[in-house]
Amino acid sequence: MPNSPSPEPDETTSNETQTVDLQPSMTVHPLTYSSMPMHMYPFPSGIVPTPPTRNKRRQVKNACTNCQKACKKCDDARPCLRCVKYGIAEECVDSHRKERKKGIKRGPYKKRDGKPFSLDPPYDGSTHQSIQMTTAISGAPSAIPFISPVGFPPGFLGQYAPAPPKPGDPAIYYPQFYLATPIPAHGLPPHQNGDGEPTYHHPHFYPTTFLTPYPQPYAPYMMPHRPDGQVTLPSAHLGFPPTSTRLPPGTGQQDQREDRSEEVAASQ
DNA sequence: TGTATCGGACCGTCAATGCC
DNA sequence: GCATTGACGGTCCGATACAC
Ligand SMILES: [Zn+2]
Ligand SMILES: [Zn+2]
Repeated sequence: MPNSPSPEPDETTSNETQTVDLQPSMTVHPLTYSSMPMHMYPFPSGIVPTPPTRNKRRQVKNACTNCQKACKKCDDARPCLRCVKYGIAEECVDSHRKERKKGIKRGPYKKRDGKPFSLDPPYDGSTHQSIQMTTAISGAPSAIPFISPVGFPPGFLGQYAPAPPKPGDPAIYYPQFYLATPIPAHGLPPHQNGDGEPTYHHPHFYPTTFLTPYPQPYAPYMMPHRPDGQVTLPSAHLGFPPTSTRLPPGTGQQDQREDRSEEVAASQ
């Protein structure tokens, strides 16, 4: 199975170099990179009858070892949501990434400019999405509302985030996420050890943070927020149900199910 | 019924390749 | 130098096995 956690302590991961240091000062999570959808295919179900377009699944850059082993969804924060949930936050560390092989010869590339498009170009999210977005916005009442009236971002369906904005389409422009005031959940202040690093002795306390990715009409949605300022990225659940009564961690929820429920809750 | 495991589809990155 | 291709290494969905 390819998912076995890489045991070799390869520190020289070239690409992300996500060293295990916990980014002590994190005010705004680099959502732009790992949390913002790179290419999301809006899925206006019902209005686009033909190609079963689907939103792309967003992945974290580097799952923690626990999630990796379990083949489960991780998030960019450390400890990740799943580890917190299971009360193993202290074991939540980034897995090591192998360095990409170099010097691999490739065959000749197929013609680049010969014919850019056939009549029916292969589906390409970046080209199609504008169309679908437009359709979703302007036209289709039956579609999954791209602009959700209930306070969640449109297309906010689990990890399938809405498509990236098209220039000139301000209504669906997703700017940089920015943090709003952290909510002192349960009035518990973040624990900090000597290094200023947060410790999580009680997995069930992490405050949430409202993010307001939508400067305008959209209501903010919630993101789990860690005492150290890290946030659980909207990745999977681009937020939580605003009134999410999170079940106490360690109760051993089936994370899959729970994740789903969050998403479901979020999507309605 | 709840939880763990894991096969494999899907995704994101980035070196190789091609064009200017 | 920049754009594009496409393979690699990764994430995590969802089916299924297992435990209680
Ligand atoms: Zn994780
Ligand atoms: Zn973790």
